[in-house]
This record gives sequence, C-alpha cells and structure tokens, in this order.
Amino acid sequence: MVTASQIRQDLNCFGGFGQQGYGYNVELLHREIGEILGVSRQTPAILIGCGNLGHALANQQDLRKKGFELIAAFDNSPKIIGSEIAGLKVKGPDELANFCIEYKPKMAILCIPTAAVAELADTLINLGIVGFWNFSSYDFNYNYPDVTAVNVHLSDSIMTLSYMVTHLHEDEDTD
Amino acid sequence: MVTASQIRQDLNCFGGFGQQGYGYNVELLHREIGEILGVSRQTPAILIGCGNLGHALANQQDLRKKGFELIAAFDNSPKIIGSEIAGLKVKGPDELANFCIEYKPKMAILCIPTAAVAELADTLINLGIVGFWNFSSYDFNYNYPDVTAVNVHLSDSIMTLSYMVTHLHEDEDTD
DNA sequence: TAGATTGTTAATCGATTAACAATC
DNA sequence: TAGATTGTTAATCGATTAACAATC
Repeated sequence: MVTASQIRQDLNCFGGFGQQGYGYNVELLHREIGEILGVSRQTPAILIGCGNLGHALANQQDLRKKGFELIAAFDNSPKIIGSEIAGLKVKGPDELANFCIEYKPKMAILCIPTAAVAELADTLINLGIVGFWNFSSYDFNYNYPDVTAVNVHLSDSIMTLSYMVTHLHEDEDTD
Repeated sequence: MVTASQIRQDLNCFGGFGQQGYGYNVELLHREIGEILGVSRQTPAILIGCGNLGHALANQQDLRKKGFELIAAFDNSPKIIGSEIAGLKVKGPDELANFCIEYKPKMAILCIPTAAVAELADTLINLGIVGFWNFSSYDFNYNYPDVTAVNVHLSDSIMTLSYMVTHLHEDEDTD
C-alpha cells in the first residue's frame, strides 16, 4: 500500500514539486521525475548475449524511454554473430574491446550465464562500463563494491512464487 | 550485507535446523530449505505468451528444480500456434479453458502485454490458476487481493539503473 | 572446562505512517 | 476565513543487528 504521506516524503528527498494548498502540476511533476530518474537523456548501452532473453530485452521498444540507447549487441556463438537484433548486427567477442574504446558505451545488459559474466566482468569494467543490468547470478558488488549493478534474479523470483503457492492455505481461518 | 545473526533469525522462523555448539548439517539444511520453498514438488504450470521472453523462461531448464512443471504453452498469434517451445506444441486461446479444466494447472507464467493480462486475469482465476509469475505491469493484488502473484517489473528495474548511472558521481569526495 | 556455534531475546536502526504547520 | 493540499517534523512499526543463553 502506497500512502499519500509516503509519496510526499519521497518527493521531498528531491525537492518540493507542488504548492501547498494548491496541489501538484502533474505534467511538470512527471517531467521532473523523469529528470530525477535520468530517463530524458540516453546512456549508450551494449547487449551481451543475444539468446531469447537478450532478444526480449533488446526489442523492448522503450529502452530509449527508460534512459538508454542500445548501440551494439554481442554474442559468442558463430551461429548468431552477424544476425540482426533490434536493428543491430550482432558482433563477436573479438570486436568488444575496440568497439568500447571507440564508442564508449557506459552500460551493459548481461544475458549470458553466470560463469560467462564472471569471466567478462573485469574486462567490461576496464573498458569503461559503469552500469550493469545483470540477469545472471554473478555478484558484482561482492567483487567490485563500487560498480553500479541492478540485478534481476529470476531464480529467486520464481522460488518466491513456489513458496507462496506451496503455503497458500496455511493462514486461512480454520473453523 | 547478510549477517550471521540474520541467517539464524530467518531460519528460526521455520524451526531449528542446527545443533547448538555443533553447527548445521549443510546437506540436511539444504534439503529442508528446499522443502520450505516447496521446490521438491512440482506444481503444474502453463506459459501464456510465447514471444522471446516466453521462450527464455520456458527453456530455462531448471523450472523443475524451482518447483514447477511446464505442461502447456499458449499464444494468440497464428504464426506461433502449433510451433514448439520447450518440447510443447503451442496452443491457441480457444484451447485454454478446456485444457485447464482437464489438467488443472495451478500456476501461469505471463509473458504478454499488460492490456492482455488485464483481459485474461478473470478467466485464468476462474479456471483455477492460483499463482502468477507476472512480467507485465498489471496489478493483480489491486483487483484480486487474495491472488498470489510475483511480479517482475523490468521497467522499474531498468529505471533504477538509469537513476544510479545518472547520479553516479554525486556522492564522491570533492577534494 | 574452554571454545565454538546455534537458538532466542533485547537493542538498534531505518522506513513508513501520522500529525501538524505552511500556504493557496 | 474556511477548506484543501503540500512540506516537514514526530511517532510508530518492522526488520536488522547485537547480546547472551543454551548446548555440543
């Protein structure tokens, strides 16, 4: 449950966006929140791993609306290299370093297995990637405390559901 | 940071699994946690929406290890109906009701747009689905407070990253 | 017994909520 | 002025952490 109080408190962390006694200018507020989230400027991003999940995320048309621009996609499978994804030709691992040096992407979307992320992490960080959207189980902050990583733990998520479904009827009134 | 204290406290919610002064039997503890999470028994599940995301989740080989068994996949695109996904032949929307009545799946993986979920929610609940792994922005608990739904909000997740990347250097020492 | 480790209660911390002041 | 609504401080709640008791 989101209370009015919480919203006021949260907004207040970033400033006052309304007028007491009058209200909020919704359009303006929306724009301000966009600024705060940083979605009004696009950070250049690369996709690592062009399997089904990679495709799903790359084609998610509003990446741009969420503050990122996909400028390249990489995969290590010869079958996939050269194919097209979201309008980009998939590159191989050997092209990664030069590409990053030339185009300086700041964010990487990681749709490869945990072991592969573990191998690649150091390289990517050295190449100047500062933000990771990490779909693997690799723990960036354990090894690199200062790196910015947002993790999507699908395994945890589905086990949460397993727990909930398994224990569904336990709290019910027994009369 | 996960402290030893927190782990002991958390385990204690479900019972005592160790022996004071001696330690935990790791293998046994692992099994007990599996029981608690309900991953040792498979709940029958269906996939709704066989796009890239649906494929990624269906092929995630350890669905079974996480407590679910995928028994059918549905899509409303004639191009996809009849094709194969994770060893299952994709069914059309017209087959949904009969299938659920006959095989009684308990969980649905929703990889369709929010509007489509909104349309389908009532039907699925009436057909006996009690748990949802929801990748759309549809809010189950607002409309159905008692339904079990675990949401994966990819949009929120990437905007969190946008915020973090945008504000990267703000807390840094300025000397 | 001393050391080590879990179980459990108490203290701390942070986030949420409520209350009130400020302002239209 | 009265009503409404935001800004901001104070109170409450829950989760995390620390402390200690129990036990090997």
